[in-house]
Amino acid sequence: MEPFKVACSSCNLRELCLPVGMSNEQLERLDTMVATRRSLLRGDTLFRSGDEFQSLYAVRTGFFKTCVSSEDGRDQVTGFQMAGELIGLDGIGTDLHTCDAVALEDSQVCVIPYHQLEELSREFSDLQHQFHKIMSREIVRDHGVMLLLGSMRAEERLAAFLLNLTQRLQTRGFSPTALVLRMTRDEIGSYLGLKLETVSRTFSKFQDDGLLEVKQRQIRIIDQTGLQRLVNGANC
Amino acid sequence: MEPFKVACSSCNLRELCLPVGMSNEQLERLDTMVATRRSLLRGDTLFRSGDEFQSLYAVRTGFFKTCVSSEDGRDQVTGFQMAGELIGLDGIGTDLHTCDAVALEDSQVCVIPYHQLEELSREFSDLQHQFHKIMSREIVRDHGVMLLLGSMRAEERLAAFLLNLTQRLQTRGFSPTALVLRMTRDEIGSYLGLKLETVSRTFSKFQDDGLLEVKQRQIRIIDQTGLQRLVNGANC
DNA sequence: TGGCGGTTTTGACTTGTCTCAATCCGCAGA
DNA sequence: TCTGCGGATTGAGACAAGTCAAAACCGCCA
Repeated sequence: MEPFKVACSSCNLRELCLPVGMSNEQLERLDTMVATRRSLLRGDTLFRSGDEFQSLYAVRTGFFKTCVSSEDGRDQVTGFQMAGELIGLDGIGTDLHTCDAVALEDSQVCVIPYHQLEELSREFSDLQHQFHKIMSREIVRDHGVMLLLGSMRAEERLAAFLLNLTQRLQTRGFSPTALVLRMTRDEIGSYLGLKLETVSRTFSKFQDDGLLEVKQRQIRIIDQTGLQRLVNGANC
Repeated sequence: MEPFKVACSSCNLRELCLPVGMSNEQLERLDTMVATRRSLLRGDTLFRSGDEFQSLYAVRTGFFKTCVSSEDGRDQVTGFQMAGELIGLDGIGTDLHTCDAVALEDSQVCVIPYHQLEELSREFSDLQHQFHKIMSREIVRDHGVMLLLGSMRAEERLAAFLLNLTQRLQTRGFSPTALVLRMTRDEIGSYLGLKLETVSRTFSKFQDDGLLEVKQRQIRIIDQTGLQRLVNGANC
């Protein structure tokens, strides 16, 4: 945990992150709140289930996964987070984190002390509303995952996953057709409710069908429309 | 939509609902905000995906389901809500509802105008914090459903579902062993990512195994510990 | 350079859940 | 009381995904 001079006001993610639509005055106040950054190496844990909840974290660089596990060792990846996305919302309800957050590559996060966020958002309705929006979108996202897990077949799940990833990468200025997966087949499988072998087989099938080019974790999307058609249940 | 005199301050659900831990002064202010109630008959829709978002709804009496559907007609029940629970959080993110909310029996909800809630929660930090807790718990609940959908087998899913239902009914003062399902096998199946036939078969199996007594929608839990063992992956 | 560990791919076989279809049940209306 | 209807149950067979096992691939460190 190394302290760092940070500033939301000069952050190139401010249009994706918490400060969306804030005035200069408000940004300056945010800067005093978000005073530290934290760096993590690949594999490091940002927090664990059971840890005391103190802060939210905004991903500045890098890539994370969050996962919950039940008493009997069952394990489920609940999401992958990239730059501009908020981690830790699960902790507000009970003052304890209920999932693990793990860096999948070397990463940096901005530390947002939750108590101060509540305070500041009583002062600035824009901040308050933006924060509520972020929580609400997280709920809507989760509903989307439930739809995927509850009603899609393996190919549809993987196609939806890839389209979602590329779309988020695209809004961050990356290519919509080439991506490097930061997670293992097993982690993808856990997220999608599939076994790693099924994920691997499905990648191979997509390659055979001319939808993708797969070289281990390097993926090139060849036929985006084809993937979209799959998600929309084309071959049912 | 019939206006009604309501009062959080005298509501017997106030220890479950939004006003948890609020002072008398605060409760009075809440009362001015939550000014109307709305009654629905079984099958009525509280709101639909695409409807403009204006208010949250607290279930006063009755039982609801929420469900999302994709463009291609896929359909997923995302939750069942009972007295004291909040519906409509999905709408904050985009100012449009993203799911349908349907009454599964004759019901009443309290209408909470969202704009006023934001205003009041800038004034009362207790209210603000309580509201954040509710959203956070919704996220945590959704993660639990993902775990269920992503990693459990049919029997485990149904057992987990029944235990969750009875536990919530119990905190509302109902018997922990006898319950009447308000939803069809199809709706349970949608929620659990199973076909209705599988749900029905699993009910029958539980009955054969002496875990439940099933008479259509009347359920009696005979061996709660057995169900719990199932959820914890006993026979894997 | 070579070998090691972790990850991924692929194959053969098993199994849990789905699909399709028939029947049954309980309730409401004639 | 009979009839019709939506929902629930049950059975038989099909199929998607899981399991187990072997081999290939990759990057890394000695």
